[in-house]
Amino acid sequence: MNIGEASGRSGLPAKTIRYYEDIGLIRPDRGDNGYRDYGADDVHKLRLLHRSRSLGFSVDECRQLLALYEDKSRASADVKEIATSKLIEIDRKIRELAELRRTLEHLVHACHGNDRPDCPILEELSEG
Amino acid sequence: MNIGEASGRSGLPAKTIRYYEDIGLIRPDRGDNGYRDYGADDVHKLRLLHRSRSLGFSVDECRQLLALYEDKSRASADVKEIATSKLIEIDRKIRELAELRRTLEHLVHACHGNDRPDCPILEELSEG
DNA sequence: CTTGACCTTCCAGTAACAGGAAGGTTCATA
DNA sequence: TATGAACCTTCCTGTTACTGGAAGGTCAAG
Repeated sequence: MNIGEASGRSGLPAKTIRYYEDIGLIRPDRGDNGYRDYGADDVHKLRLLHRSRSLGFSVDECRQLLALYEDKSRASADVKEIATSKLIEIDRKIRELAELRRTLEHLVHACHGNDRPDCPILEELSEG
Repeated sequence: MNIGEASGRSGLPAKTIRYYEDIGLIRPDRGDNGYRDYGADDVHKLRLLHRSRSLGFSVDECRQLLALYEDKSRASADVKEIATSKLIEIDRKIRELAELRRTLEHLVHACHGNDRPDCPILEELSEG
């Protein structure tokens, strides 16, 4: 498929997809006309990139995640180590998002429009 | 407190804190010596920034989150609207992280070192 | 055979920092 | 009191991860 369709399926702008190729994250085939040609597997990688980038992983971390996905043999110890550290970081992010959610929910529901300085969420934030 | 302590308490590098001041996210006092002087409230804002940035929110989105935190009156409809849309996005991020986690866990545990092409996670990824 | 929607490369600009120089401040210690 | 380490300041440049736009080739439809 062409880059436009790969873009539509992965959610990434075509510009970004070309950039990811520039920095060596993906290597699509080329047709006789010079057009990039993406397969289903490429789209999966692009989706993984899209998702993990939007969740606060750096491009370099995404490169590691991609390596995990690509490494069919998953045997070496360092691969496992990377995966494990990523799992820990994901768990941390989930916890932080949950906390952020709780904070925001308080801001919306618990303090409904009045100015009382004893608003529970503000006190909670003041502890940290 | 000085920027060094604010950095230590918030987790943000001093460089980044100064940058956030440049773009108008925080406005610390200044001492007679010209040093920035941060209060407890500033540290809370910095922490909010640190956290939400690392979770994939843009600086502009962080500015909105900060506005929610700063708006003591939380009365206007648009403030509620912003908060609600942020809540939805947070929920989406949590779901995506959970899915990423599941994927990674499969890669680590379910496909332990062999090359069989029927690895469950690869098939799962191929559906999308 | 042209028009519009694709695609290509290349170059410049932006966002969100990070590094480092050059210099002022503070504080413990000799 | 001085000297050195560890702070702080501004300013300027560099990096990362894109984003926009120009100039031009390709393709499918009318």
